[in-house]
Amino acid sequence: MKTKVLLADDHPLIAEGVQKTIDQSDHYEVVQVVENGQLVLDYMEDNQVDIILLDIEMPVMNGIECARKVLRDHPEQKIAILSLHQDIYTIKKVHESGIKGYMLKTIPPSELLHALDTITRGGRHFDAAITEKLLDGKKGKAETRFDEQKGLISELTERELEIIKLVCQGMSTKEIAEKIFVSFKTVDSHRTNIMRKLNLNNVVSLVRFALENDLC
Amino acid sequence: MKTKVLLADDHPLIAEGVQKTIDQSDHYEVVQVVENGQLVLDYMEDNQVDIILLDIEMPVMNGIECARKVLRDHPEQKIAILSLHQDIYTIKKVHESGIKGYMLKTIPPSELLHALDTITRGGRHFDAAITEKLLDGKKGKAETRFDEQKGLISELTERELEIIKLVCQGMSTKEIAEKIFVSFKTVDSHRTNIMRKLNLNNVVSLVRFALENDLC
DNA sequence: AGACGATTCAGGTAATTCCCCTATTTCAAG
DNA sequence: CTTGAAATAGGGGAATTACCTGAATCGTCT
Repeated sequence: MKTKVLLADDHPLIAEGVQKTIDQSDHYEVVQVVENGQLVLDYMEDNQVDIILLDIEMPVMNGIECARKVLRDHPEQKIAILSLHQDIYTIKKVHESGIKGYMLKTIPPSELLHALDTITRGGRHFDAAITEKLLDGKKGKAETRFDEQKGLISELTERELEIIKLVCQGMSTKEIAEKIFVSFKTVDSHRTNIMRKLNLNNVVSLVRFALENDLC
Repeated sequence: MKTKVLLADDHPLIAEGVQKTIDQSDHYEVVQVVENGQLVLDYMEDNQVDIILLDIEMPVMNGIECARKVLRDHPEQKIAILSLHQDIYTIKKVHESGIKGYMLKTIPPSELLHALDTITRGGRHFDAAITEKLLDGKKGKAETRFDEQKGLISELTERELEIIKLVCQGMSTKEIAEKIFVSFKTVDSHRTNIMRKLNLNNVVSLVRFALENDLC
């Protein structure tokens, strides 16, 4: 009796590779491959599997939304993400949705199988690259030269980082000024300087930059 | 020919348990057990091993300092930490010292062996509890008004969703208008309608709403 | 003492956002 | 055929953003 895996990925080539890896193992078998999150929900209505392996980017319904819905009906369902995304914002969303694993598609087959072992046993598994990313996102001064964005961030002053946080909360320049007890013009200057340092030209870019680099 | 492991731990009881686990495996053997970091350096002067497994808290010289010194003379040496510490500050220091793995002593034997596999192969392995810790250290989002938000989203038309995507990419109203071949005023109207439907009043809120609800 | 960076503030301007209104066309559903 | 939703487009105006130049203050480092 093998452990049943439901695989959801809209890229046939990748899905096939993953399926082959799993089917060749001793303890796992792919019982179904689907192309989007909605089909996972459909399948789960009439069937049950030991673990669901989800891609994030899929048409109709993405992996994270799908996981949330599955977990609402089956809170104990083991679900893992197998994706290419490795931005912090996505990782956080995955973590918050109660998913027990996050593997990148660059994972070696043997390690994928071991991750499945860990998760079916009730554990969690995160790709080392994810942890690496989280560590780099924090204010480490070591490897800044290799990443251009990291270099830009190091240009920012404490006050500027503070302003960025408040901007990301949706506050206007005036609101920020009142909040930190300085004049409108001071906050305005800070914003201009931030934009120049980060080579950005509107708030949206700033917010996305901040979210992706864990500045808020 | 088994893969050679050097084990450094000043607690004999723990060291013995780890040694037994490793020696019972097919591919690994502990060639030496030492009680502190200085003894690791001494051993490495005259010998070589495939991987060094270090405790952090040790007398004379701790694991992190030891790892730094070993890596100075042998930059390619595989080193992993096996510790009870899981505070973020320690984790960061370990990461910055170039160590390729961090496992907690609560790790199941099979997983420890697999971590050794990963690291000897040139990869990295971090305990899931470490990643969890890093994620929890960040501001957790409360997913409260989730269904309420879903209701608001269902009010949006296809065109409006399209506009949101483009806004989230940092495009201005004018740029969006040119991109989808409609007038500035049309896009402006859409934006106003979006804001009204979602009870928002600036782009930042819109972008955050969109990111949190997978609208882009 | 001087240099420098960080923070503060101001005047001014162009561009953009936000939001109120009206109005037309199209298209699908009742 | 009528109704209504959706997409289109415009006028107008208040608010905000983006960015420029210039300048005063304060602490730190040399």
